[in-house]
Amino acid sequence: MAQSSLRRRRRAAATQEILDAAEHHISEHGPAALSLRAVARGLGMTVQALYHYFPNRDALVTALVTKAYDDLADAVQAAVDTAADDSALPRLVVAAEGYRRWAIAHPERFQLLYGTPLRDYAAPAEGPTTQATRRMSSIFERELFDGFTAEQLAAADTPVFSSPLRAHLEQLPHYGLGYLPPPATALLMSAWGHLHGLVVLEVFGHTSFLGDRQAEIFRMAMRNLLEDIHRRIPVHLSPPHAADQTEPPRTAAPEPRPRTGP
Amino acid sequence: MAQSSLRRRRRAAATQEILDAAEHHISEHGPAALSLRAVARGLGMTVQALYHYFPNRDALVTALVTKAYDDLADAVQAAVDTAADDSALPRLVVAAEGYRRWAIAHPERFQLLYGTPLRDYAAPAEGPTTQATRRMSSIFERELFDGFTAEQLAAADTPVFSSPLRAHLEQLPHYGLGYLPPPATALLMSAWGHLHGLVVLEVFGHTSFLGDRQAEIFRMAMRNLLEDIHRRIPVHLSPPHAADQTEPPRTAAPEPRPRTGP
DNA sequence: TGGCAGTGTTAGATTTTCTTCACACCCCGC
DNA sequence: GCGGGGTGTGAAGAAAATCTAACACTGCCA
Repeated sequence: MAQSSLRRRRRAAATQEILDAAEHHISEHGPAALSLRAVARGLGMTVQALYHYFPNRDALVTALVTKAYDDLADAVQAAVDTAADDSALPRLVVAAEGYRRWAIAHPERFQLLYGTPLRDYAAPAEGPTTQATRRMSSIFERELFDGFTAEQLAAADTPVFSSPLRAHLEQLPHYGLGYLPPPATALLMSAWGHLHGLVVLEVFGHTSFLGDRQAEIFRMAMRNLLEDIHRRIPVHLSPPHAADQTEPPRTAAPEPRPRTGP
Repeated sequence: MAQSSLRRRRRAAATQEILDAAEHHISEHGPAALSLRAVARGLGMTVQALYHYFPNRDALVTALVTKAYDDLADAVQAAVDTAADDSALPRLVVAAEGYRRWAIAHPERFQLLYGTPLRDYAAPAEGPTTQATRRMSSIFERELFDGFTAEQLAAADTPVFSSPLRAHLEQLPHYGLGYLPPPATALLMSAWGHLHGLVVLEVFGHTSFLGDRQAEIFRMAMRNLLEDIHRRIPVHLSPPHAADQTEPPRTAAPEPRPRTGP
């Protein structure tokens, strides 16, 4: 069964080498320029050899996309992990900056994920790509809402939802901290859009006039985002009297968090 | 000079026809698939004829990009104009929804603007594209900050700026309502990112699991955005005592606004 | 009215891509 | 040690792209 003899290992190594070469090529010429021939050239091989590892171009692209999603999620996770005790910055901001940093460090791969879909390439609908996305989204979900109860989240101050929307959000599958009330789900989506939008604009060069200051603006936006969302979550439930309060309850104790791995 | 004889008119018509065909093709096969041959095929002409109108493919792309930026800005402007008196929805939300609606109505052209930059195509740095962007940005700027004085905006409640950032934002050219204090500029960028991010995620299919409800979530996010930003702007200046106030001062009178055209 | 510029066609040179087929080499397991 | 499958090369088919060159028709303008 596990016939991982030299042959098997060599194959794995070769596959890895091909993926590396493909990533390298993508990093230099963009995702749209990805072609099997180019990858083969970069490896000093002929095109046909690659067909022994990937049945066609789409399969290679799929592998690259999957890996990119995973790497991005890993980067966010790593950011949160390393700065676990640095309480100067809220962990959500740290996670967001991890997202941004990865995107800036790998702009072409980020394009591969969130740019124009590749010509004649349709991502496999329910593949492992969604898995990495869920992983990442549960990180943000946790850092955004940890310390609040479901009741508090359900009472978040948002415009009134239509009942179809409420129903729809209710029945979505939950991947993060168990159940997430509709208002919290909506706020999470809003936050993701905010975060993502700033990164996309920067990586795609639409805010280049801001130069280096983008990092600072991004941090400001994320701090405000966190503050604004927390401000919408009631501190106490029973008494509707909620005085405006700058600092929402932050869980100081590093409580055990749900496992995030696959 | 104005030798707009039949020849001139025919040329203009033909050029327009080419652009239309190109847009049509882009709308069906995406920006990446744009080729002179394809456009020519759509027109029932041969490729070479197009070279009499556009020196090369990039020139055609540039024209399309420019037009798309203009159309987007027009759509936002139109949205604001039509719903000028419908006070049910803040005008900023109306503008944002105009942005979103255009993007959804023309996803491929939106990709052309904000997706992966096209292969081997570099947008002309300081062309008319930036002009349309400025037009649009000044709309959002107005709807976001109209009714506040520069002093109020300068005192907006944001994390402390580093002096380089402050200096940088100070010296940026101002296109909208004259001078915009650094905190307001930063908030505007943040808002643009928020708006854009939600639209990008939706148009590129990353939030398809929300289905039709995205419109409602988007509206909620934009309402909150406006509220949150206004909450950061002090109502009165001299007395630091600022009670929390749900509704910031809104200019009821349709005051004359600065010209937004070229 | 005569020539020139604009507009279109046909031909062709050149490049790049994906993919399949047939053949050669060599490691691995039996 | 022997055979088969994994791994590579070479050749070739089929399609598409950009762009140049040479040539014909036609309306415009002097």
